[in-house]
Amino acid sequence: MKKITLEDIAKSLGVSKTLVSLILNNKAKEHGISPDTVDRVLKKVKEMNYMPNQAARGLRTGKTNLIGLIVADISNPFYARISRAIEDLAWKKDYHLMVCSSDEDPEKEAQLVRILREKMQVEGLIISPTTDNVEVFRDLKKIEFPFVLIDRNYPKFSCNSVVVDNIRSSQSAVKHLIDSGAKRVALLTLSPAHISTLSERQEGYKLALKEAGIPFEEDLVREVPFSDIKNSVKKTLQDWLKAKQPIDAVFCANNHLAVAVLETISDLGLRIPYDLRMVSFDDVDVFKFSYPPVSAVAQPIEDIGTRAMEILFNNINDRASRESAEHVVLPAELVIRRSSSSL
Amino acid sequence: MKKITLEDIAKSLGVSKTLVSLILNNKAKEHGISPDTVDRVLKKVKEMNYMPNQAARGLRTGKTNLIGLIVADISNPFYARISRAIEDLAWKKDYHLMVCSSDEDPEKEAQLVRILREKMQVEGLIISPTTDNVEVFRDLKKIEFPFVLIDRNYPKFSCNSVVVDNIRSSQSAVKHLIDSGAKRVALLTLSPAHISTLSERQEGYKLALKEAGIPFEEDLVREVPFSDIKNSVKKTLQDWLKAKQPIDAVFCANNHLAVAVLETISDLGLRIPYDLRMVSFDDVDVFKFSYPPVSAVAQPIEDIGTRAMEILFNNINDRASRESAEHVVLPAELVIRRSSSSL
DNA sequence: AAAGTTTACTAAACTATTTTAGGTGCTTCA
DNA sequence: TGAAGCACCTAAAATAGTTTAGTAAACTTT
Repeated sequence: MKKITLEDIAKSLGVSKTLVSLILNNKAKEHGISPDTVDRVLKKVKEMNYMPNQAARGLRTGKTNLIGLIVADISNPFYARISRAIEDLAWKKDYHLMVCSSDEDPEKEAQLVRILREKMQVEGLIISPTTDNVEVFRDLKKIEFPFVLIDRNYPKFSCNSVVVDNIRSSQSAVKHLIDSGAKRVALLTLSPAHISTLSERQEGYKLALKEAGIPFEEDLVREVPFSDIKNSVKKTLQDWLKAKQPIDAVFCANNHLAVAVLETISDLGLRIPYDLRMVSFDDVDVFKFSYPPVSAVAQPIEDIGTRAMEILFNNINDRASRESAEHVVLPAELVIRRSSSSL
Repeated sequence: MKKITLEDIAKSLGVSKTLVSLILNNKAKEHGISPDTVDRVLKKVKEMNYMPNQAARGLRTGKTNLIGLIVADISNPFYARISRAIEDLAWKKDYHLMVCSSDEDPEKEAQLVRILREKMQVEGLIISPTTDNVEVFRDLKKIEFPFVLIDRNYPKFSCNSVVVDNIRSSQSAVKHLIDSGAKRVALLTLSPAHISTLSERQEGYKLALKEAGIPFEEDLVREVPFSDIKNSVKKTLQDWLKAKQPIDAVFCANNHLAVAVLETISDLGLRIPYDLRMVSFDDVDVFKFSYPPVSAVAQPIEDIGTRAMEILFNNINDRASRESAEHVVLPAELVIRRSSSSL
């Protein structure tokens, strides 16, 4: 079962490789190839079930029709859904997707960027960047390599990015808690707070307090370490609840934190929303069926992928577009469920 | 920012491309290249940050270091987790993964197989096959192309496969429902029941009934269409519950069905497990925090990916191994939660 | 009827790597 | 002193496409 090549097609018709190649690349007209020949060649190609070898084509043209996607962990449903949206768009344009997980490790991320670009020769990258890797992206930008950051970006560095409006949607989530009667709203967030999403959500929290005329209290914000969410959340929550002035609501900066809150509250024999109201960022399936159902900020996940892909394609096809940077900020929607009801 | 090639390295050292290539491919010893030269070359390679072009290498050697993964939908957390396990193993061996979603469409699947094989020149495939595409895999087997089916396989066709013990674990799930007091256990499954997993789960259901001496009733098995799970489940459940002899337990053949049951029961104002006990196949996050927590058969997801990858690598590296077929059947674990408690 | 134009096609170069089949110059030994 | 052996290295082919720079033959024009 030898692989069929251009040459096989050409030989079996007694024509040159050039001819077949030109026809397959839709350059028949512009090279004055007779419609008759075009038909003959196309028929043969179909008959022999020929498919061009991407490696050979890529080698000659530099076009691999590959794009790379780097996320923290593809088994995280949030990224899995983004990946799917990107895959669909890519395949529509005959591009193929290579997905890699960085595990939030800047070094692994940098290595992945290099491997995808230099070894696999991807034509563009979509990346949900880790904490601290601006240099890598500065380099990419400098050599005008097409890429788009999603979900997170760097405050002091401008490049293509598609993110959600973390500030405003967090603000409205916290406002909603206050409106539903909460007097002391705490914020649970994660400790590498220089990830843009997290600091922005914190900012939204502060804005909502300010707007409501509630003074900000340092003690009501806690950054728990990524590595030990469960225990840290438990301890934090216990502290907050047995304080002189116990909290009556908590805003969780991501879904993992919210799940930990659910677990803790159930462990402590308390009830949401009666003993504590809560809203989470990131609407995952769990929240719809949890007890009680959890209010959450739902990100337009598929849109993130789609918009990123559009920008990337534009960058790939239009050199000039690489000089500027496109910043897309998508709105997120607050889905209200029982965890934040006004009792 | 021109790409650095072998030739650049060679020229900058005044040696031949051959030399550099041999050294980089660890063939220095066998070609009697002096250790001195090896050092000089390796140093330069590092200094110039050189990385071989995979397209050129693949073209010459036929080795692309690519493997393809075809699943129904990568945004499904089950497949996302498998994909992650595969990715990790692949990268460890310097292989790269190309993930595609078939949307359960046999034609799309066949096309993906072709594109991945002929165009992308992947060295092997891991596939969670759709309903009815045996011919595609028969062809692959015939030309001894390395591939492994996961999650599902075809009853009358033998090829590498890694699946879970659907029959036995379904049987024990249903047995558990009966043991906990259920008298009339129904089965909710999906309509293309010739997907091996589904028919096996149905078989397990029947075995459990038989074992308990409960006669099988056609009416207590319903295959709902994939396209309209929500409504169909609702209607079916209502039928079952208002029958002369209402059911008191249901075994769901997958997590989507179970989620639909949760929704319906909540819509109807009923309570699990008091009005209806349930167990699902496929343990997803939702079930841990749902109200009530749902008992489920947990598949060893990462193992599936890992084992498949091991078999695939073996096939890729050892031609002889392609003649036989390896069948791996992994055990699944029943996780008991409140949805099936004995009241 | 020579020159120019058009039509329909092709030979060969090129891409970056691996691999085959040597080649060079030194030492060793008869 | 000339052949053999050895240690080290290289030229060129090969891979499967695309692209450049044509060419041959037929047809048109003057």
